[in-house]
Amino acid sequence: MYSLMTGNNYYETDTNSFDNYFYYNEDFQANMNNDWSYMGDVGTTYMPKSLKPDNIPEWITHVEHMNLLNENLTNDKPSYVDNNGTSAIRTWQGKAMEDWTNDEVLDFIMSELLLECYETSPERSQRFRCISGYIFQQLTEEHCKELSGSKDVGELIYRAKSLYLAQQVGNRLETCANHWTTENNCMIPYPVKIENEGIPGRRPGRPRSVNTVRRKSQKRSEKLWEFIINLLKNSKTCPDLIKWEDFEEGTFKFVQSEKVAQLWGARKKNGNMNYEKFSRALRYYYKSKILQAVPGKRLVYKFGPQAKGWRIASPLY
DNA sequence: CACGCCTTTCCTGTTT
DNA sequence: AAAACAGGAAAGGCGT
Repeated sequence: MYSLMTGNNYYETDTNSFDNYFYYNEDFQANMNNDWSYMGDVGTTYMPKSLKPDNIPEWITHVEHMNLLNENLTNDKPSYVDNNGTSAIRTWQGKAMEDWTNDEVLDFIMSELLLECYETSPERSQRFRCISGYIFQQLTEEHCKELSGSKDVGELIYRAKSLYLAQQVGNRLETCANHWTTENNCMIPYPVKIENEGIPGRRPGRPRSVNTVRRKSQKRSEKLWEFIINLLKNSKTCPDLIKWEDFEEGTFKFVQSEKVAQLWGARKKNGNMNYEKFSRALRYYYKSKILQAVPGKRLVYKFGPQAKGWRIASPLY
């Protein structure tokens, strides 16, 4: 059981494919009373219904393995879009952390990273994608470091979440103990997507093959246009610093152009960035069709056909 | 070290 | 007049 949870069995098989992994998982499900549930699309994974605090390290390892497998599929998937294509941005505010959805956890983390001028690209928080608020609030500092892949970022996230939890005065709901003893443990607040046909637990579509000898450091740094998309998805910056002019068209406008440029400069550890230079970089995107000019409108740009990942279900206004 | 991709920096000129 | 927009030229940084 342990090896299954950690994904070791997957690596013990000779054919490294999703098929193998999921077949193992089906066996596992059969044997363990459907303890694992299929959770949805790319970027999500199996979630044990009866996850206990002691199992969190194993769960994280499991998540890490799953994300490793999913890694090459998630690049152009908007980080905030959940299984139903619904954006969860900002909805976590004022809400008990344990009720946060995975997307709300992500938005919280992104917001905190942005404040500290860390990269907010999806890669940065990749391994948090499978963490619901219920799990998130239980993570230790070590968990956070491990998931973020960084001591500093892990500490930052842990500090931020501790602060938030501390501010949740008086609304400590049931204790964990109550949860664990509840019949049919299923209280992890995650939008479980039940597959009503096909093999239970089987991921839809063609299984993705995995090449095990690759991806050492595919930590591609955040491109300028990706940075802009992330600003538009972040309630800390949209619509205060940047906003959609017309989401359907893909046009957006810099509300505080100099601040956005400085934010970009901070990201690149360059205190000399300003909108003049920032905009020059944007104009270079015209050639590659990542951006298009919007004549007559100042500070307004339009995403071109080569810009991926900006179209989300519920844009901020 | 080379090379290519993305900017960053600087600049001249034009438009709003 | 001030702020944006347009691009050319060249250098910087970084990953491969």
